[in-house]
Amino acid sequence: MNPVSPPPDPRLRFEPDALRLREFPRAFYRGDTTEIARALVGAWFARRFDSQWYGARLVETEAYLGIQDAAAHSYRGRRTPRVEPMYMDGGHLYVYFVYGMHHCANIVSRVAGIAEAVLLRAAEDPAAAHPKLLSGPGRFCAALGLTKAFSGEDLLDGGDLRLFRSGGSRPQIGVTPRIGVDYAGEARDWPLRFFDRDSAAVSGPARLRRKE
DNA sequence: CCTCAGATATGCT
DNA sequence: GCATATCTGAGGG
Repeated sequence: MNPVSPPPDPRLRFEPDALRLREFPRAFYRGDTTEIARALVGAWFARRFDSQWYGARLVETEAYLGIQDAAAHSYRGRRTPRVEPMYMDGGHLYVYFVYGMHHCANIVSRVAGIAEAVLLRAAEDPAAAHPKLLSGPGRFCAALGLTKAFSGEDLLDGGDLRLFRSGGSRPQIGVTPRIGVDYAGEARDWPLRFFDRDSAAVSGPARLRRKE
């Protein structure tokens, strides 16, 4: 399945059971992609490795709206081996390699055949003690040891990857255009980036960490 | 805050 | 073959 994936950073060790976290049901992932991106801020992403759990609390996400979105890999219905997981049912993972050295992880949304997804841009370690550890999509994947080997994995099949609803109160959400999509024409300005305004782990320049 | 190099899988011609 | 990319770290102002 994922024979040679790097291990997660030990600082991410946590106990999902102790926190009484509950998983999102399949129906959640099949909903509106933009709403899902917003709802995932505050959720916990978790990976089991060597029978231990490692996790992070998401603090920054972006919605990618498929066929109509020039910033999405599935723009105009593009369907290649790399992008194939985006066409899966909601609740799968899409991981790709970019800029010759980084991986980025997305949660696939909507139903099979509709290729939309939510990019996981930043998160906090369980103790919120290392704000740079998962600050940015490349760092997020590096800290959790996520590579292309995980692309296409189901988050709801009882395997090593899971996503849990946040237990506590709703974070205060900020909204801005997405980062790194200047090539995408008018889609460049769509307000599809969501982040926790109170988190130190949000990526990007400060002006993009306070907006409204 | 901004600019730029780095390294290469991927997709298109 | 060739241009590009859902990024990051270093260096300058």
